[in-house]
Amino acid sequence: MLLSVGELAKRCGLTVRTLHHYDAIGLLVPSSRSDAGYRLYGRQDIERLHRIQALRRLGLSLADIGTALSGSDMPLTEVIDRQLAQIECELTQAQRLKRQLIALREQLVTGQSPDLAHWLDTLELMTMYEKYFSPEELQRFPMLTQADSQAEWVAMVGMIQSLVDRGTPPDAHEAQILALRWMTMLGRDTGGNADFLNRLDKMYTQEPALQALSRITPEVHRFVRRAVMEARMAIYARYLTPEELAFARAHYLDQMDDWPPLIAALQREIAAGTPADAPAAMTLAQRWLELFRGYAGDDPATHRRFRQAHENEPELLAGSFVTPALLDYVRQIFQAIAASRTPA
Amino acid sequence: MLLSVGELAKRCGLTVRTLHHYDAIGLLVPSSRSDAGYRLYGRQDIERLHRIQALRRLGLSLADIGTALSGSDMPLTEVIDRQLAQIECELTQAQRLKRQLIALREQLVTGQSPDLAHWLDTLELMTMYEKYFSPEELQRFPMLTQADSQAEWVAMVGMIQSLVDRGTPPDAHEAQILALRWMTMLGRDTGGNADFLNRLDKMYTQEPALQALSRITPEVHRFVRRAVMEARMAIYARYLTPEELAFARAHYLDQMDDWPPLIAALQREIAAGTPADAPAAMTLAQRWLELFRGYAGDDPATHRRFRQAHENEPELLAGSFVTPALLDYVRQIFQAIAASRTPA
DNA sequence: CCTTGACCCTCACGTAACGTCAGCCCATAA
DNA sequence: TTATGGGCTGACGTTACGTGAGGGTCAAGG
Repeated sequence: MLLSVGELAKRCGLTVRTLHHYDAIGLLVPSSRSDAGYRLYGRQDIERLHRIQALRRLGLSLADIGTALSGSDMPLTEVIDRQLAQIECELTQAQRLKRQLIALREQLVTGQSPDLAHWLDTLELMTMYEKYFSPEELQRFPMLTQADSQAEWVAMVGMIQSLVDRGTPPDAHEAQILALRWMTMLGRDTGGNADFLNRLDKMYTQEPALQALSRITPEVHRFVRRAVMEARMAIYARYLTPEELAFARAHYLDQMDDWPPLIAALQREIAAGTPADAPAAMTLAQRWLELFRGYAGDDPATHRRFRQAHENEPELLAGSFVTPALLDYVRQIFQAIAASRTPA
Repeated sequence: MLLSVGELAKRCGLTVRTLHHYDAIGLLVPSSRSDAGYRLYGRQDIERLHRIQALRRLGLSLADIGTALSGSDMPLTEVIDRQLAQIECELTQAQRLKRQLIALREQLVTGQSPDLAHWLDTLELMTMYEKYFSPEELQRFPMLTQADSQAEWVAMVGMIQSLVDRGTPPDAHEAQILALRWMTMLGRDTGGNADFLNRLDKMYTQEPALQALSRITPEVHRFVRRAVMEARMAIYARYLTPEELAFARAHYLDQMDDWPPLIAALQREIAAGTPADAPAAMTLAQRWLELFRGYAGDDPATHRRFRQAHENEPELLAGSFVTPALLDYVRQIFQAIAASRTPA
């Protein structure tokens, strides 16, 4: 019942070289040799090889198999759990990759971006997005996965750029219209999630290459900001005194970038079910007031006029990520603050 | 805008060594060097690196990335499809592994087989089964995945072995009972699929190690065969003449192993919806008759008595993988044969 | 001017699990 | 006797880097 390497290899579906290797590293040393030096494998050897193969199929390394079979009492559950964790990780990776590959092939097949360069750009974009957003988030992110949304953004950026090129001022009517559409698209494609918006911003500031890829230059970005401001100011103009309007216009941009983080924080509290009289909520409301005063000043009469404007002009919230529900929550907090002050 | 290796590495989340490597293999050669020989990466280099990273995330090898970026018009769809096929393969592999690991951990946790040796045996069994059965088939295979079924088989084999050890004759009543239970369990655990049974047989003959692992020695196997025969003969005895019974007993075992392949073939035809008058079906029926005549002889009167026995004793089909539906199909074929003969 | 610490350079070996020769030995059958 | 089909050892190749060794470079501080 002694087998030569070739015979054993054939019976076990391995190559001779593999058995040589196992011999060399001491994992499976044939128990005897012929006079001519041929390896001869006995029953024990074959049994050991079967176990080796079994453990190999679990993905264990040859070294691990060696220690496992050397009788060392390594806890089996640990080995299994380790392998399981490993495989779990590989599985999610592979699934991510598969989704991505399918999306890319989709792009190729639908005839979008037939040239290598543009295709690579898209790919690059995707990998960047993956650095900042989780797979689940990306799945709800139409900008990348859906070619039409992507095309829409390309067109939008192109239009803004052409406005900039032609020297159109940000307070031109068409600029305001476009900028508001920009913000609305942002709201739509982020699902109204201000946190997404923040991370998008972070990504754009941290990845210079992104600007080249998306054609969203800082210039374009600034233009949109200003045009959005002008659009809102045009509405406020119908409610404020010229002095108030001038003050607002002078300070609106200063803290414009501070709103999204605040809104995101409020969205988190709402999602968490934080009551309006919780300290965390109150702190946020304080911040809200602070930002508001930044361009509205401190006069309660002015504040009333701003409120009036917001009550009559829902368009002021277009693309601001502020929903009526969120406004309501903020109002509740202010009431809670007032209530807590009165008795004191 | 020139970056050193360290800076570029930090910005892209790579190691310096990796960039050195890319330089060495010509994948990303910095466009310039400082006087001291420091690598200096320019805008173009950074762009190229981004693309390299993007393609890497798709799982492409560095060599493939090199050719892809060298402007050679390698069809992109082909690359993607290749990667997709690859990942698909890996995915199924990983899923198989995961299932297996979970099953093994289950075994460990439920306290079954606390010792390494037995655990390895189980593992070995699993890998062997995997060589002969597809993953889907194994999922419907309780013998391995369910510890209770496995224990049942161990007990069963033990009981048969003890009968053999005690020298119990195969026609002993207890032997017949056990053997029939054996066959019934086989039918249950293979889902009544005769093809499974065939492959099990093939596996047991081709894998000597399996006999040691399962304790199903050829001796045990032969004993079960004979005991099953004796059980059936005991029933036939009530219907046949002593001469007929003696003839049947003398020849029954000869072709006992030829029935499962035939039954499997019939099951396939039934599943395929082959009509009873198809040539393929007729050939199988001829084979059926041939096997039947092997132990029943050629006398129509004897055949009638066999039929009588089968009509009155459904137990004759216990563990035979022959269902009433299959019998009905065979009967239809015989009618078709008779019909095709009469007009001729 | 010298040192210190952070970078940078090249060279070269190591990794895991074998594949693939090369050069030579052994066995068996025509 | 020789052709053919194993088998033996030794050694290099594969992938995508990690990890030093041994030695320059640069900016800042003493």
